[in-house]
Order: sequence, then C-alpha cells, then structure tokens
Amino acid sequence: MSKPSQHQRKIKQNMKHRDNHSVCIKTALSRAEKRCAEDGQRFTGLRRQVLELVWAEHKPAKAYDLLATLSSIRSGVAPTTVYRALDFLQERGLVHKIESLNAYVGCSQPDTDHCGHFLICEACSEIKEIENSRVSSWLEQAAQDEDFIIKSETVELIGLCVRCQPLYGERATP
Amino acid sequence: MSKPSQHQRKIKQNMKHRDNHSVCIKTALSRAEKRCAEDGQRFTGLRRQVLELVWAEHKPAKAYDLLATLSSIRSGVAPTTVYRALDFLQERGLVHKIESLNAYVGCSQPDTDHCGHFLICEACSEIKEIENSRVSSWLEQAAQDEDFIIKSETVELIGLCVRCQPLYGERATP
DNA sequence: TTTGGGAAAGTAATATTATAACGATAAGCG
DNA sequence: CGCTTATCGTTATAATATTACTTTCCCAAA
Repeated sequence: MSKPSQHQRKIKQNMKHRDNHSVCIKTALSRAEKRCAEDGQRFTGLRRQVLELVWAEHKPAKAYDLLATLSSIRSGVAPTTVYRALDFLQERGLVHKIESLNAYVGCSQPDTDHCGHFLICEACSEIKEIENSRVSSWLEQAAQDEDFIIKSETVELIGLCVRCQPLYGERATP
Repeated sequence: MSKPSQHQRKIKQNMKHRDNHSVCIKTALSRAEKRCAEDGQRFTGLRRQVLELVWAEHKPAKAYDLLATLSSIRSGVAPTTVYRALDFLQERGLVHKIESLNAYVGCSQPDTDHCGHFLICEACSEIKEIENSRVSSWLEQAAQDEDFIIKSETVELIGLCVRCQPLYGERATP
C-alpha cells in the first residue's frame, strides 16, 4: 500500500527476469561446470540434464516429474537415477530441496556456501531464494538464547509473491 | 564459551524438564481438551491417544511408528487412522509437522496462533519449539524486502542442543 | 596401448510416507 | 426416536525415496 511505484518496479523486474530465464539456465550450467571442475568432480551428461530440468522453471521440481521428463529424452531412467543426480547436485550446493514440498530448485547463489532460505508463492508456485545474511544471523541469535548451535537451516516461507498479491487480494489460494 | 555457569543452569533446567515430562503430557492433554471444547470439536479417544503418543517424548514421532504403537493398544488401526488424527490435531494447533523429518511433535504453545519454529538436535533428536516473536517479525522484514506476503512459515534449525554440545565437541553426529 | 581401479550409471526390488474412496457406526440434535 | 453428520473402519493405491547388486565408462599408470 505504501509504495505503489516501487511495487510496480518490482513487478517489472520480475517480468524481465522471466523473459530472460534462459540466461539463468545457462549461467547455472556454466557455474555448475566450473564448480565441479574445481572440486575435481565430473559434471556428466546425466547430471547436466537433471540440473537443466530443475532449472527449467523457477518452480519446485518434483523428483518423479523429473524422472518422467528425463525418461522422454534418455533411456534406462529409474528413480535412483534422478535421486543420485539430485544428491550429487545438492552436495555441491547446486540444488536445494524444499522440504515442505518434497521438491527441488536450482540454487541461485551456488558460489557462497549456505543453506537456502525461500519465499514460495502459493498461488503461482514460483520460488525465490532470499540472499539475506541478516536472516541467518538473526536465527543464530534466537538459537543462542537456548544455547543451541545451528548446523543447518530450513527456512521456507509460504505466501504470495509480488505478482500474485493483486490477483488474490492478499488472501490464500482461491 | 562466554557464560559457563549459565550454560550449566540451562542444562539443569533441561534435566529437570525431562524428569517432569509426564507433567508436560498431562498439560498438553488438558489444554487439548479445553481447546476442542471451545471449538465445539470432539476430543475422541483416538485423538487423545495419538496426541499422547506424539507427546511421549520431546522427539519427532513418525506417523508409521505411531501407527505401530497405536496398533498395540487398539484394533483396526490403519495409516488413515493416524493421519486423520494428526490432521485434526494440526488444524487445531496441537501438533506441528516437522517437514525436514516427516515427523510430528506436540505443540508447546497451543494457545497462541502460530506456526512453529524449531531447534532440532541432530545428536539426541530432541526438539525444542522456540517461542520467539522476534523471529517472525524478522522474517516478515526479510519478506517485505521482496514485497512478499507471508502466510505460513517453516523454520527448522538443525544442530546441537545444550546437552549434546560437550559430547560432540560442536561437530556433527559421529 | 593396455589394463586395472574407482566412479558413475543401469537394473530390480523394496521401504517409507501419504491419500483416496467408500461403507459402517456412533454422537448430537430436533 | 429417527435424522444428520462427523468419526472411524477397511481396502486399495499413490507418491516419495532407498538398498543392493551389476555393468559400464573414464582415467591414469604401467
């Protein structure tokens, strides 16, 4: 309500990003390639294909959907195939699992060592990874109050993204 | 490092709590009863038993483990039985699901309307729900930066609880 | 160039988690 | 009491994930 022009600007940013999504994919792939090379790991055809499929949209990809798609472009694909590739990609921080959806998304900041924090739109399913170092330090603080030492974080915020708010009047999925 | 005596105090608090855990359970049950009465909902024997089992420990309870235990004290128990009861309890805020574990814990603050935030010890599996209104308002802030409206939050912090830190030297599970 | 070792992928089976569909029963209400 | 509806029983099946074992492929050392 407070800053409509800024709101519009963010929507445009978002649109632009969608139009150029193929750039995202390419970037993700080349970063993955680089990352694997550095680690002395093999970025095989299978792994590349799975990562490409995960990146096909900024939406959570279900393992069995990846399996189905992958089967159509490659033979001898079983659940194991997909899960192994996903495990590999997760270990290298190239993909995150969204626990509340049992689904996977490409990591948008694979260079920084981190666990992802996500905004998940319940209307359009788009996922945005928030890069917000404040969040982690805040959570650290909260944990410290209990003398708890954090090793990894699952933070998944479900709600309405900037584009879907006008459509759903700030209420839940119709 | 900084406050060893306070650390000790917290450990003692924790111990004391474990010794008196039956109190937890009773409290949880009577709160549930009250809550259901207020809502005009039936707190049936089945629902009570499931809630009791979930509260048996401060550890995540798996649906199929509940199923097995429940089967031993009641006949005609199927997966549906357990999931229905869990759904009921979740809707009323009496139980939370831990997404990263596919497991369920009793809610320690069923009176306040909230989504839970959890500290999960990877060594002993104990779960502590953090009641920390700061956390939610921090996350709101982070979401606002993206003009995102939060409807619900999944926050699960994995690490070492106060009792397990000395045992595992602040490192991951052995 | 060959070959041996290890990583990756193929294959089959199975475990784990969750839901759907439909009928039977029992609790509350007029 | 008889009606309505929530609850529960029952069966089947869907969706997600892992284990174990075999085969293939890559790469590097001989």
